[in-house]
Formats: sequence, structure tokens, C-alpha cells
Amino acid sequence: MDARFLKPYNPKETEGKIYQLWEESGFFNPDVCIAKGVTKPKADVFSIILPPPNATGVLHLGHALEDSMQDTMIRYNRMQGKRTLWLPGTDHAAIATDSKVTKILEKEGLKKKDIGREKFLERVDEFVANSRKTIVKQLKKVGASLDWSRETFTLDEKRNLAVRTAFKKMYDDGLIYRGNRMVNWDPKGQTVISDDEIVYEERKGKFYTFKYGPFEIGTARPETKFGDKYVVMHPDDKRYSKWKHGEKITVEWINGPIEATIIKDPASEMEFGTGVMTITPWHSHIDFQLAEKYKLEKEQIIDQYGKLLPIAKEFAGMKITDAREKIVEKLKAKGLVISIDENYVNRVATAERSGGIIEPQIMLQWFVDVNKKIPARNDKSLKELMLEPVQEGKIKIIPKHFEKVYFNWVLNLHDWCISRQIWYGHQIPVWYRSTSLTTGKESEIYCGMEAPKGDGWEQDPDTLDTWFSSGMWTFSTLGWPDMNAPDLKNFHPTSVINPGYEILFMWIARMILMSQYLINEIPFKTVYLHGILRDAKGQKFSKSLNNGVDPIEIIEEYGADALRMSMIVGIGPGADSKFDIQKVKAYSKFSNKIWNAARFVLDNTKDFAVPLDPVYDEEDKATDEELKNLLTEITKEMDEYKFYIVAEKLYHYFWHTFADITIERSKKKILENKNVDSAKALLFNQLTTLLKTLHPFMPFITEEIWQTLPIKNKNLLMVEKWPHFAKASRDKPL
RNA sequence: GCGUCUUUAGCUCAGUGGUAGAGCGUUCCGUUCACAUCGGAAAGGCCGUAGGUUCGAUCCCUACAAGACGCACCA
Repeated sequence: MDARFLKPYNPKETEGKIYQLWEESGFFNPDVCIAKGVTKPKADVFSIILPPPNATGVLHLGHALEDSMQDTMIRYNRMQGKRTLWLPGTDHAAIATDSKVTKILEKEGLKKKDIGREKFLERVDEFVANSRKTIVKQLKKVGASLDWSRETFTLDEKRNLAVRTAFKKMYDDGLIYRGNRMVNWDPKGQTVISDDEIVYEERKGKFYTFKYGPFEIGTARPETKFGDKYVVMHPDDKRYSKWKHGEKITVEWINGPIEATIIKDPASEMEFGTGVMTITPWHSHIDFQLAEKYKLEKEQIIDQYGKLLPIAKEFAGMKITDAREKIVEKLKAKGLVISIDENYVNRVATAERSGGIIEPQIMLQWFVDVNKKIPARNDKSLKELMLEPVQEGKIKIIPKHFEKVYFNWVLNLHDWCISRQIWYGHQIPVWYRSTSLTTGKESEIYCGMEAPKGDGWEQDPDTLDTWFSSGMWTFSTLGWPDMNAPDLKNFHPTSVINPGYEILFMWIARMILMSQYLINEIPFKTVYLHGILRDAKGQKFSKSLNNGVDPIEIIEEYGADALRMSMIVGIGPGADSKFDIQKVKAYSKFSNKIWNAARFVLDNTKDFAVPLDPVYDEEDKATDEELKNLLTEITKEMDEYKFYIVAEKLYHYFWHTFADITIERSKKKILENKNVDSAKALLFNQLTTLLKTLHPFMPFITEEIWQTLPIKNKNLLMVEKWPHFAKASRDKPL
């Protein structure tokens, strides 16, 4: 009897040692599994690319949830004899990392602009290297059986090549264009962001009604109104039927009289306010559309720092928040203020990362055209390429209702703004040269893998949206653009991707786009979405609430197996869940239960040679059948990704059938010396079967016990075969 | 405005076309040997509301209510 079994199960003593054992075996790497004969060279393939954690810091509990789920899938399929690859990596997370390091520098009293691009990037690299080390350590603690020999990074050399290759191809195909369009400018982060990086916040503000000539107009943003020389009303609005479209009137406005033009368009809702509005095409999406429609003039009012331009005359140079009240005061003095509603609730667009209030602006940026027909893809657009595989069922989203959500999003998709005015990221592979030294205007443009030959070329200083590179993640990690890379051939399309539903659009959709377009293949067959993990009160984990829980601390106290079970049992796909330490405690008790049951079985079967084909008495036979039936059931459920049910069933069977009934019954038999062989064989066989089936969920303790079992020529449990009783393929006990 | 999800025991959640389950919690009883990180037992739910389909609905359909979320708009 191993002395360790005389004490309660101690995960701390076990986990590090066991992980090392796994790592040294090399079995995380499917090639090693084949080389060592535990996997057949032509076995089916199962592959998952780890959603790369942002290289901005440490992993939180949500990651632990994701890692537990994926490791469970991976271990199950590895035990099914498949060529199984789980590939790790980290994401450079452009804006997130850039702003994080910027903040760190600020604390040191350093400004980004002062130290320059090169020095800044050095600092970021240093920071990221540390974060990545921490992340790897954490993933190992959870027991993640990731193939570390294939570890990648979205910003490393190979991925950089992939990104440039993709950009050039899209550029050459006319899918990437540069244009002056309405974009979301973040004055705080000093960069453009995509629609998906906006977070709307409800804020109480003021809503002003001003006198504008013969009309009354409403606005929440008086500071944008300087250039408003178009007044819009609904064509059917009888109140204004005397005014004609295109009619010009002179009105007294902020800085004196201006000539205003009447525009009749249904964009102005009759029910809203007075039914009349003025427009600011440079700083509003809808106004921009109207301006395009009627070929109206557009004037910039606010600069990129959120300050008013000379058009504001006496207010020029003022920040918008300061200017707002002063402008209202001036209008008041001129008798143009009709009313002010103090309780107006507005949804303010803010930048996800910096928190800055988005100022829509017309700017020259790079975009991906999602509607252009692509000859090489049967004239389908990127939008269609995104819809098709999901519609046709080639990609299955679990839970299914997210497919609807996905379609909805794709159908409403606008061109994707991919340029960012930050330094950290993939620099846009485009170079400009001005032929005329006097104007300094870019008149030559070159897109390529490397800088063009000749003098005077300057690379576009902008970097790409982080999702541009992560969109290529399933194949850039496997060797693309080398279409003959063995990993790409073997492991793509990947089997499953397992992110939270909140990045269905940002990431999943972009991966389908990139994969469909660049390699004409789906990126994954199944999207298994998980929900958001919240605290016990149902609040999101966040820094401001200071309700964070460190998964490593939980593991230190209760063990990785207990944490993993608590993250799996009863948490269905796409469902949010509350983290409760009680649940972890319950499964750490379960760990101990397994431990002690193993001790009992080992103790009572130590001098017993388990026959290959044991003869069971009647009740043991029934018990044996019961477990076989359970196995058939859970194997099916595992293949259907219902591991949240399987884990619970195994828990229940182990505790309330194996421990409470089978073990108790065996005690009686051994004591009375009746059918002892049957009892002992059953104990041993059921324990081994249960260890195998529990292994994907609780890898450490099951492996630890497995290591002490008296079985000849046994391998690591992680590469043992998942039991299939239907085929009557039994182990070879002593 | 368009759309999605949730509503089951005190709490957190599974689940099934034939009048319900788990974990934790509560109460009681027990336990010298695999395990006090234990065993046995009990209490506790007209499965959000109202209709419909059905021999029969918690499960399917419709409406409603409450809560959460997504998208668009917000002059």
C-alpha cells in the first residue's frame, strides 16, 4: 500500500508532478503519440486552436472555464485514439496592450510620443513576454494538455508573414480599399475603432431645443451645430408643407446669420421632438448618409483631439465639453434657446478599451469591402462567404439559436475599418511616395510583402485591427501561407472552437470570413459557445468591482480537478453561470472520495489476480451491466458535446453506486467469504473504468491513482483508450 | 423599434410528452476500521401567468408578465 493513500488526497503534492510526467511523455504532441505507437498514423483527427488569451496580463476564472472545457474535449478525443492537437498561443491584442503599456509608462512619467515608436515597441515586447510566461504557467496549472511545441503568437514572424500575405491578396482583389469614410474616432485613444469595439453607455444629459429661423430644432450636442446649414423634415409632415425641398432661407445662428437649405427626407421622424432637425454630416453617421444622398457640403467642426476648429470662431480651440455650455449661453443671450430638458437619457458611444467618447469623423482609413463580388469565389461577396457554411450546416453553432444571431449580424454588416492609429500591431504593408516635392502629397502607392525598391518610400504608419490577424488564427497557426504545411493539411479545418458568445461577431465571424476567402475552407466544424462566468451575485467580474477571483489561488487550495469539475458540471452551452466556491468545495470532497475508494480497492485486491474474463455472480453481473449501459450513454453524450451532463452522471455513479453500493456490498462478501472473486474483480474493473472516464474531467487525481495500479505494461492514463464495452475490448489486468 | 435568451426545491442549476432531479443549505439519526472531505433518513416545488394542441404538458404552440442580453436609432 502506497503511504500516500493513508492521508487525504493532496492535490498540491500531486499536480505539479503529474503535469511534468505528461509533458515529459511528449503525448501532448500528436506526432509523438504516433511515433510512440499510442495513436495510429491514419486515425481520425481532432483539433482545437486555443482562443489566444490577450497578452495583457493574467488569466481569470473565465479562462479557467474555457480551458477546462477544451481540455475535457481534447483528453476525451485523445483517449478515443484520435490524432489530437490542441494548439496554444497568445494574442498581441493591439489596442488593449498598447493602452496598457502606455499607462505603465505614464506612471513612470514617460510619454509615448517622447520615447518614440521603436523604444515604445521594445517596452511593449518586454511587457508581453512577461505576460505570456505567466499565461503559460497558469494554463499548465489547470492541467491543459496543450502542445507547447507548437506555441504561437499573433505578432511573431510567421504570423506577420501570414498577415502581410493576406493583406496583399485582399488588396490585389480589391477587397481592401482606402477611403474617406465615416469612422468611429476615439479622441482619448487617438485611434479609429470598429463598430464592434464600441460600448454604449446610458448617460443622463441635456436635450436642447433651439430656435432655428422659423423652426425649432432639438439637439444634445450644441457644439456640433456651427456648420448646420441644412434643415431636414419629413416630406409628409403637414406642419411644414409650405416649405419646399431645396428652398433656401436665412436664419440667425450662433455666429450670425447663415443661409440654410430645406431638405425633405423621411430620415427626420415626425414624432421626434418638433420633427425638424439640422444635420452635421462630418460628425454623424446618419447625417453623413443624408449628405451623400443629396450631395451636401460637409464641414469638419471638431478636430482629432476633441477641440473645436476655426469654424467655431470665438469657441475655436475649446474642448467640446467646455464649449457646450458657453455656446448655449450665447444662444440664450440671442434669444434662440426655447427649452432645455435636463433629464434626457442618451446612449453614449464609448471606446471599449480607453473609455473615450467616440466622435464620429470622416477620415481616410483602410476598409475591407464585405459586399464586393469575388470572381475567384463564384462572384460571392465576403458576406455571402460568411453566411454560406453556417446556412448549409457545414459549421454548426452550439447552442443553435446563436446561428440566428449570427445571420442577423452578418446581414447588417458594414465595411470593416481595419486601420488603427496605434503603434503596437501589424503595420500596414503599404508604402507611399510623393512625386511632387512641392505638394508633398502621396501620388504613388505600393502594397507588397516588403518595402519597394527606390528612394522616398514611406510605410503607412498605421497598424491593423487586432481581429485581422486573429481572424486567420486557425490556419496561420498551422503553417499558412504555406499551403503544403503538414499541420495545415492534417489539422485544418479544426474540429471545434470554444470561445465565449460575446466574441461571436468580433472573432468567430472574422475567422469564417478569412478562412473562406483565403483558403476556401471552413475554419472549424463546430462552434461551441460558452457563457459568461459571473460572481456569486451575478455581476460580471471586473476590476472596478474588485470581485476578481484568482484561479491559481483556488487551485492551490482545492486542486485543479475540483475547479475543473465546478466549471463543467451543469454549465450548458451559451449559458451564463455564477461562480460559487461551494461548488468547488463539493468537488474537492469528491476528489477525496475517489482517493479513498481507490485506497479501498487497492487494499482489497492487492493479492488478487483479476481474470481477463471475470465470472460475476448475479448481482455483480447486474452492476457490471449497469456501468456498461452508462458508458454507452455517456459516450454518445460526449460526442454530442454534452460533457456538462456526463460529468454529473459520472460523479453520481461513482459516489452513489460504486462507493455506496458496490463497495459496501463487496465488504460484506469479503467478510463472509462469499463470491469474493466476483466482488474483487468487479471492484478493480469498475475502478479502472471510472478512472478512465473521469480522466478528461479530473485528469490529475485519476492519473495519480492510475500510476499506482498494478497493471502490467500500462501507459499513462492520458493515452489509455476510452472504454468501449460494446466492442468487448477489455483491459488486461494482472 | 428589431431580435435572442431566461423564468423548475431556501440558494445555484440539470432534465423529460406520462403529474419532477442534483449540489449546497436545513432538520433528525448513525458511524472503531476506504473516506468525519463519512453513512442513513426527512422536510421542501400545483416546473412565471393565461389559453391552445394532446388520452395526457413542466416539456410542443400562442399570448402576456418579469428579468438579462444583442443590434439599430436617438436630430
